[in-house]
Amino acid sequence: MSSSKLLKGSLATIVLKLLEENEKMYGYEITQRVKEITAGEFKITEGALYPTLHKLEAEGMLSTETQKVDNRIRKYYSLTKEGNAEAQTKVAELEEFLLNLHKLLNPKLGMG
Amino acid sequence: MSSSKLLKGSLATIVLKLLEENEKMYGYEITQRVKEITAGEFKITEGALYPTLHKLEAEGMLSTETQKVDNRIRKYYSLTKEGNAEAQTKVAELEEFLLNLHKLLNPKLGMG
DNA sequence: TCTTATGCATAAGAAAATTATGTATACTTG
DNA sequence: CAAGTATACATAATTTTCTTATGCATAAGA
Repeated sequence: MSSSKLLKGSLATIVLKLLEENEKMYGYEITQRVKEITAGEFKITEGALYPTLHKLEAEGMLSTETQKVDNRIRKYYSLTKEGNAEAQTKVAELEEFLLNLHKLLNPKLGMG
Repeated sequence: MSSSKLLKGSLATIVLKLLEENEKMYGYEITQRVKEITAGEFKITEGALYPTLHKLEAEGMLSTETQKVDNRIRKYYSLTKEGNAEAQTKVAELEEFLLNLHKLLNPKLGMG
């Protein structure tokens, strides 16, 4: 995420969520999808993404499958059963975190 | 922030925002206020907070003033003029970031 | 031919936490 | 009265997670 080196720690959750929605994506595709959804504001760097994917795979959250398309290799990632559960958990955690952050940024509401 | 080592990078913004609301706070007070607002879910550690406060002070965003209360020293921080502007900027950036994160986590809305 | 796009990967360094200490005073509880 | 908890600051070692810089390789466009 290069946009402004803002929040760290959300990349793995973002990846898991995208794979929950799409059941099969390759690295480059993930970077483009995120860029697209955020109107160019999040730019996931390869230096951040690939280590994250490898780590999730090593933890058993993702399985891989390579395909050769147009003479270029694509490494597709999908959620394992465990990865699916992890996605649920991580997304829920992140959403709760966002809620709390919101409370901190908007103290008027709820305080009076 | 120890709750679940979630998002990093938001602590400085949280501090700036609190000081925007309160015009004068000391470190321990900040940790308690955050715990209070988030119902105990964010626990700001001293190891994260004090270096952040020192850095913001070194950057000219905060000014300090020490008081001795009950024989214990309190170091009060307030926003400088520059810090006030920085608070505006940082909070706006964080809110935009949260909006984008929300888009990633809730793809149904806005897509169709 | 040179740049941009597609596609993977790793290494060096920086940033920002966590965890573990350390100092000191005050209050509570057994 | 000793021990633990709360208040209040601070720093050092370590870990996590990025950014930035490389490297390789193919394809498309200027």
